[in-house]
Amino acid sequence: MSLKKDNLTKNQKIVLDLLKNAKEPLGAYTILFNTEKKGIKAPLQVYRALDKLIENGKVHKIESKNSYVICTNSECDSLKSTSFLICQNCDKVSEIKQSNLREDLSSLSKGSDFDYVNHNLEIYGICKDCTKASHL
Amino acid sequence: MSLKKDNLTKNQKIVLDLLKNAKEPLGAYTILFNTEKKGIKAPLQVYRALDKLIENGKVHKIESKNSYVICTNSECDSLKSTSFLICQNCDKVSEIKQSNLREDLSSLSKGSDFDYVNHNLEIYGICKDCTKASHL
DNA sequence: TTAAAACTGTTATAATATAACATATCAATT
DNA sequence: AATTGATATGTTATATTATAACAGTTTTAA
Repeated sequence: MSLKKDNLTKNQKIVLDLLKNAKEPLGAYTILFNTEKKGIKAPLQVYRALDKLIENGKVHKIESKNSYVICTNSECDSLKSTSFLICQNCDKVSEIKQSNLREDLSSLSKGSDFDYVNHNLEIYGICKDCTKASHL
Repeated sequence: MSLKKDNLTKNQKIVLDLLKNAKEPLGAYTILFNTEKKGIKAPLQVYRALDKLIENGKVHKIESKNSYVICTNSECDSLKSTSFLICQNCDKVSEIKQSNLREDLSSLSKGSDFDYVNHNLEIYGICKDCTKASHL
C-alpha cells in the first residue's frame, strides 16, 4: 500500500517557515542568508526545498521578481495556475482566488485555437493599505 | 520645438532585427552570440538595447523564460501590459490583443481593493500547429 | 532487510543581469 | 557654428540567480 507521504523534510520546513513569516516575496539568496542559523549552508539546499514546495503547491514563484511567496489559496495544490496582485509601492503580494478566472482565460485561449493548460498572471498596482496611507 | 525622436540607434536596430526574425523568444546571451558579427560585443550592449526597446513597447520580456520577443500588438506603445500564449511544445509565443482583458483585470483588482496599473499574463498550453501535428 | 527512491551536503560552475567609468554622438538652443 | 545637456556607446569587472555533478544518508515500500 502506497500512502503518499505529504510531510515536509527538514530543509523544506525551514524554508517554508521563513516564507510564512515574510511580508513580501523573498529571493532565494535572501532565504539562504536568513536560514544559515538553522543549518542551511548552500544555494542548492534552498533551491531544492523551493522546487519541492512549488511542486506541491505550498509556494509560488513570482516570475517577474525572481522571488518566492507562500501559497494562500487552497485550490493551488491541484491547479498549476497562479494569479497575483503585486503592490508597486510596498512590494506586498496577494494571491487571487482562481474562481472563474481560469475558465475565462481558457476560453480566451480557445479563441486563438490555443489549448489552455495553465497560466501565470501578475497584476501590478497599488494595494489598499498604500492607497489609504497616501490619503493621510 | 521638441520633436520626439523615435528613430532607433545602431544597437537597438541590430537587436530588434534579430528578434524580428526569431521564431521563439530569445535570451539576452543568445542575442549577444547572434549579433557579434554585427559588432555587439558585450552583454551590456544587449541589455541596454533591450531596455530601450521594451521602454517604447517594441519588445517584451517573457518573465517566466527570461527571454525576449518582438511586439506584435499595435496597442502596446501606450499600455504597459502584456499577455501571451506560450506553447509548451514548440516554445512559440503569440501575443494576445488586449481588447477587454485590461478592463476585466482592472475590475477584478477592484474587487480586492487593489488599484490596477498594468499586468503581465503568461498562458501556457499547446498551440494550434502542435495540436494539428499530434493528430497526424 | 533490502532495494529503490528521495533527501542531504558540498564544491564548482553556468546563466542572467547590473555597476562604474570614460568617451562619443545627438539634438535643441544660443 | 558653438555650447550644452541628454542620450548612446564601449569596456572591464562584478553582482545575482540558478544548476551540474558526485558522494553519502535517510526514508519508504516491498
